[in-house]
Amino acid sequence: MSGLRFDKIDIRILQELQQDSSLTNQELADRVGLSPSPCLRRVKALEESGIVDRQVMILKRSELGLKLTAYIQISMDRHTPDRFGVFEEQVNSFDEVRACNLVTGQNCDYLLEVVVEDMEMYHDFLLGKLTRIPGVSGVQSSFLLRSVKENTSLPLNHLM
Amino acid sequence: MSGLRFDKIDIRILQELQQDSSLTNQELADRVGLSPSPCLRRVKALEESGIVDRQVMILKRSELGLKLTAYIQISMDRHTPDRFGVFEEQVNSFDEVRACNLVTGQNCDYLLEVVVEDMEMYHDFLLGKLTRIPGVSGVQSSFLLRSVKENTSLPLNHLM
DNA sequence: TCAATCTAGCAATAATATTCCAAAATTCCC
DNA sequence: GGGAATTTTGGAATATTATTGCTAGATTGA
Repeated sequence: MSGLRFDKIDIRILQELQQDSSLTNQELADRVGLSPSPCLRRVKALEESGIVDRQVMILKRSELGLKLTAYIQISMDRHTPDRFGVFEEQVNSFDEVRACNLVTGQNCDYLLEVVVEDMEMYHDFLLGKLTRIPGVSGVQSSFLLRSVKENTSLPLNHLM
Repeated sequence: MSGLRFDKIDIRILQELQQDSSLTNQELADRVGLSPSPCLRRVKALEESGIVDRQVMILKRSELGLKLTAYIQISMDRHTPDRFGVFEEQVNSFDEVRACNLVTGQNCDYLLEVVVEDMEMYHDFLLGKLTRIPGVSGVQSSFLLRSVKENTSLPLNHLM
């Protein structure tokens, strides 16, 4: 937040686009109560400001036959730069891994979210890929039963 | 995956749009080796097929002053529909919560991802909102140190 | 209150998406 | 393996949407 200031309309625009970036400029302008040209100018200015990372299409797991989502806690044997470096490089190359985060806490070092077709594929992933990485000493899996909330939006209330 | 079949070009299109949905149809067509009109027809057909959930703009946490991401394991005192119903309704109303998933495992019932400005705000969230929900008996937080991989794309290799 | 600065909205222009149709490619059946 | 039916492609015409320039209006600061 490098000295940038957003007014209420900017925040409305960001909220709308966080929910649906396929909105036409016309439609967006209507929703935020502006005419198309100033609306587009604001969108461009927001993009210029560097707060936008990217714009993506989100697909439905279930429709693609990806029936198993796993959350994995991973512990490393040693906390050396080399161990971490190799692990992170490998994890980045696995398409099944949707998220990998280094976290605080005594239980584990990394939290992963992994998406696969079924338990058999998960088994293959664990034994064939994840536990093959040197230094991985502890692996604990939880499986998704039901998704309660899945939101790519960030809260913006604090900007007001 | 209701009997739908995708060929290599469809999958290329989906991979591109999962990475960047702001691509112009012209640019997308170039990347997948098609001329604009059949390319657009395929995109529309893919949307019609129901595998697309939505299209979103992803913002940068750091640029918005959201410096703290927490991963929370939550246990409920009793596993009754009422307990779960109330909890999920509340969680859905909290903007700080980006993800909430009911999972298997002995450690906890729900996994949450929460984004806030700083530790003080996190404290307020925990005490003022989360632990106020009836039935929440165990709360264990881990904090993001470094994001290694953050990917909204789903793997599509299995479709080939 | 007044002047300077910024923002909105209209209209013209440019870029892009969309549709139609004939040609090419593919698939399926014998 | 050959031929007909079906599907898919690519180019051109059209429609939609984004983009820009300019003037009027609003807001801010002294």
